Amino acid sequence: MADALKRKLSEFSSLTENEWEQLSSCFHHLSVPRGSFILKEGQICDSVYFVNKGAFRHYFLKDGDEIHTAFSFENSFVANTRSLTEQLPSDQFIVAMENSEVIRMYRTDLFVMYKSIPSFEVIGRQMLQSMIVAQEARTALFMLYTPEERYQKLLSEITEMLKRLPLQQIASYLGIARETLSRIRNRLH
Amino acid sequence: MADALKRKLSEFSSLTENEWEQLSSCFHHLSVPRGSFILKEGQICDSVYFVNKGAFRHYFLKDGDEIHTAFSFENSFVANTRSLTEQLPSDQFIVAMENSEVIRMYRTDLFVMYKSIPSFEVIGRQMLQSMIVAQEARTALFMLYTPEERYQKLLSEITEMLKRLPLQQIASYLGIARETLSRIRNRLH
DNA sequence: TTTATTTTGTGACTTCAGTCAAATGTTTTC
DNA sequence: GAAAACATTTGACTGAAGTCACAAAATAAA
Repeated sequence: MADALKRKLSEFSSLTENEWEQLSSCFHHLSVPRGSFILKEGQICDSVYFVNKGAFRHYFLKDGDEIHTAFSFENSFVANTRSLTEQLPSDQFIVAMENSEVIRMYRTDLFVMYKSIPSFEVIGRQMLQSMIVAQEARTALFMLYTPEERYQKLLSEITEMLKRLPLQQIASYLGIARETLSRIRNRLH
Repeated sequence: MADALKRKLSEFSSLTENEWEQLSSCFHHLSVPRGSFILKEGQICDSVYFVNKGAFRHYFLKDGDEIHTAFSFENSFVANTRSLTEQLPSDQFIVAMENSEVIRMYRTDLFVMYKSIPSFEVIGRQMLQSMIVAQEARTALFMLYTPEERYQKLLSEITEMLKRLPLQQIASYLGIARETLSRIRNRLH
């Protein structure tokens, strides 16, 4: 049922069968139809989700435009870190791009589990570490590279993602105008 | 001796006197003269530092130029997350901008302490959470704002920092040419 | 102080990406 | 299928920031 999640967690650190039992008692399986929101601007994020199937996009609205900050596909976690951990209203939206299946864990349960399962806290800490590394890399992308270089980096790293996303969303994720991305694509024939 | 650090940690979560004793047995007080490196490109980061006095700048070299990614002043922690946690060669330099006093904790001790002091792992996790939030905000700065807007944001947030830093370093931190920052400053008279 | 070195400011020019507008192409929906 | 809605491409134009070169100012060193 939650095999993929179990596999994912064990990439970070191992859990005993017992610990896993305890943990999975907090899981809620959920269908999220295309177009429905897991989180909206202004709401407070109260859960972490694991994507079993489908995809999500994270964006904020700036002058009516959707500026994408992340995309989450199968086998990844979905939440807004700032809203989740500081319990502040989210500045972003998270919406299902496809009909999706997720496993939900409430924030309150999450913290209870951290307390009662030490190796789960280790997993949590390691996941946070890798999130920092990823986010630093993303900042560096903007600091060091031109729009064209950013697109090429993205191309080389996550080809799958590009196939599932409309150009418009990729452009906003790279911080460039859609017209510009269209031209970049032409240049690289 | 390590009062400031104690205060800093207790902002996140409390430690008993006993736990604090145990923790502080891993501290190494260190003087770092202006210009000496805590970490160089290619080295593997093996410690976290707490800044008691002084300041550090983090940068990478791109085509011979120093591109600054962070500045660390009193009461903050210094490390390269990626190199520290994944034990990979650092892509950045960390150097003392002033004669500084730090408290060093070795990575190996850090992880031992995480294991033996659960509330210290809670502190560690919370610090990581706030690092993610900060880093996401920094990415958003580049995605959403023009160079001038970035400078104004920085102005409004960290005035102290700007006074201690040469324009050149601020410019590279904001991802703009130093000439441009000079002109921005003029525009805002 | 004078000299040397580094840092900051200015001017002239270029370039790359943004904007606006319109055309073409592609999906949805009925 | 046709029509509508949406996405992408293309062209013409604009503008903001980068680059280069050099002057001025500030700082450090002699």
